[in-house]
Amino acid sequence: MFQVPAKTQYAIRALAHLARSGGDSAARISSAQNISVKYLEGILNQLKLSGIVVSDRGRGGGYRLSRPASEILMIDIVAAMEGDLRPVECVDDSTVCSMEAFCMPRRFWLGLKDSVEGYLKSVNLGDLAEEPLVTFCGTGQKKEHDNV
Amino acid sequence: MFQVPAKTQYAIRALAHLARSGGDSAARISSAQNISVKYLEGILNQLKLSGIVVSDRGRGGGYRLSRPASEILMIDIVAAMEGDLRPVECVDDSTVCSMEAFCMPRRFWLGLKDSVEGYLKSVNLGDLAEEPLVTFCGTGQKKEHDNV
DNA sequence: CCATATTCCTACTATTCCCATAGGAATTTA
DNA sequence: TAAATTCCTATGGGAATAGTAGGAATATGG
Ligand code: FES
Ligand code: FES
Repeated sequence: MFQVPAKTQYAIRALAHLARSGGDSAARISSAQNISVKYLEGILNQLKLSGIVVSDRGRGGGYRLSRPASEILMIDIVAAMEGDLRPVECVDDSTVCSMEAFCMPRRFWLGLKDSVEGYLKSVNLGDLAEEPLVTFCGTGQKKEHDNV
Repeated sequence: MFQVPAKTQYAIRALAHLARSGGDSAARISSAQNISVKYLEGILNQLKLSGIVVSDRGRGGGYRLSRPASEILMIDIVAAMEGDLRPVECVDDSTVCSMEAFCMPRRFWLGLKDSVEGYLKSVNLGDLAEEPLVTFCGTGQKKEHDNV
């Protein structure tokens, strides 16, 4: 139930890179973090639409965080990439059923959702960016470093 | 990152049914819970291999819980259907990388995993089975009841 | 002893989602 | 005006998910 998509992992690594570099182009993030350029472009665009990064087009342009890394919660990043957490349909779609408060399974899933959300709200991008990270962390590619 | 597969939802509903009925055949669970019989058979078999239910073959046979519902934790069910929780590869596969303690992203994912596991260990099947549940809960099918 | 109910096993299919790749248009600046 | 860059859209391969299908093995009740 709980595989984090590569896309989300890439987003986190790209943002950690931005947090430490203060801003960079897709091409440079791509080579520093070894993420496919074209794929990364789409990810950064998505992060931009969610207001997490801002971009400058044209020569000399690139991406920057829209606010301090400490103010970007991990849940913001996850939500930007995957939408709101929704373990099962009826948790956030009231048209699916009308049982709500009386349905035990729903309460169970809701509890799970709260638990995950609580954690994702308790960590921010600054927490990650301050520390060393392995370049390919989590994606099972190589084993090198990028400590800026 | 967090869609619960139909399979797992079916497993939970099937087990809640067993907890309340004290035992039943795949065919009857199927019609009570409106889950495809053949698909359900496979699910029940998987639950049997994990030791959550026991089965009797032949006429008059069927499935029963292997132990009291209160002793079956939700994490047991999830693990039976989906294997161990693993948000990212290197969380439980030490061959992926060697950074471990020093890698911040890894600590982050590990924390997420702990948070989810903690919750799934805090709820047991008895908690679910004691209360009303909507027949199609979570799967977005219909809106009926099954209060045994 | 045999018809029937049942689990158990294996193979197949359809659909959806994920992970990219590709090409180029639009924009900015040096 | 050339180069660097974001931005947009379309396509494809592969894996996972959800479900189907047929029948073998097994036990029971009559
Ligand atoms: S890549 Fe394995 S700990 Fe980060
Ligand atoms: S089916 Fe919606 S609350 Fe259970």
